[in-house]
Amino acid sequence: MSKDTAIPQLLTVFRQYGYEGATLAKLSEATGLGKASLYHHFPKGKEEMAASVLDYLNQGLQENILAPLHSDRPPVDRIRAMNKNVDAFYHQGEQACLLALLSVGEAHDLFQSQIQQALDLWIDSLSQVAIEAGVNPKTAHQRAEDAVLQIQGALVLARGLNNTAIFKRVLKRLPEMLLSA
Amino acid sequence: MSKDTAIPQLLTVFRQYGYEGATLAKLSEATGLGKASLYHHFPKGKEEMAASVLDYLNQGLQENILAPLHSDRPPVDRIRAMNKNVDAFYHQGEQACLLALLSVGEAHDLFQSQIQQALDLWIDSLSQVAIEAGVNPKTAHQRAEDAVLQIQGALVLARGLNNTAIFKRVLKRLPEMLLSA
DNA sequence: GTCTATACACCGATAGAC
DNA sequence: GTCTATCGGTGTATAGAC
Repeated sequence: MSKDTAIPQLLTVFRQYGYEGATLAKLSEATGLGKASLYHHFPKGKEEMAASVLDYLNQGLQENILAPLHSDRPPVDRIRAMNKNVDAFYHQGEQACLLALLSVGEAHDLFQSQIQQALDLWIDSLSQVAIEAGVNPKTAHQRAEDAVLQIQGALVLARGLNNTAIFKRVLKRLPEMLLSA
Repeated sequence: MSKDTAIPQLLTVFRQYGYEGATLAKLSEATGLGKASLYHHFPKGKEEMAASVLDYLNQGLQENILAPLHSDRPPVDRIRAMNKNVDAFYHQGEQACLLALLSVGEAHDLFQSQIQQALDLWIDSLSQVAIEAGVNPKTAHQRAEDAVLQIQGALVLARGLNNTAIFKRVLKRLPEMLLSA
């Protein structure tokens, strides 16, 4: 069990329990590493684990979400490609967004800049696609904010209503919502 | 300091720190009551405090959000009346939604039915207004889900981006979004 | 009904053997 | 690099005086 293989498993714990709820016992069990071993890989402890998970997440955002948006295919295809990966990443709406969870409580102060940066990147990339599809820049930016907003809202409602249908509906209408004239 | 006056202050702690992050020390400080006094009012401890806060919240939902929706004024005025109270309740987007926070981790298992019930009530009331405005029932229900979804998403983004402008924009367009032909 | 004092488990974190 | 054992601190929860 190396550091790189541990991080995805740390992620699953953080996004199920949040920052305060993700205890070292849970993190240890999920990774199969003892607490002391976790401290070998992450000397600053839980805070460093969460920061590393956020870095890993940011990398996944770049590769699976943003890269498809910057391809040379038609705008609608790029949004669809993103959708496919978003759907997979959030497990069809069953899994929460770590960026939202780490905006709460003590974690908010620790990770706000990382979170803001990730959200801004996502919004800017979406906005760029809409602009290339002929939407005027100001409208494009608002639509891009709206797209991320609706994904986040859908994840909240999916958990609160115990029903992922809303998440699927949101993804389905994203291309039209972002690109329509 | 009675039980009823303590609950609003417990609410502020829970919705700032979440369930696991809301420690008895914080709850004690916020209410001005010692831990033992909190246990006098809430014998089952933190879980009962959160449940009572949820009940209080549900009552506020009924009085400040749902009641205006069921008035005999024109539909657009009812939505506007709701907006005004939603804006105040979430402090113009600065404060998180407890229903969303308690959908995470251990709290999810404890409070899911209360949360689902509150969200369903809100959605149904919004849907009813749209139906009375002439929107067909199926569309009305989807728009009502969308309205709550966008409020929740806006709250997530407001914290993540440290910017409440999005929340204000969402509220502003709600009447049109819900009621347009 | 509120307090001080305390019980006991678990928290994050570390020491040190291997 | 992983483990067992343990530290000090804090978590939830209680006892009992006032």
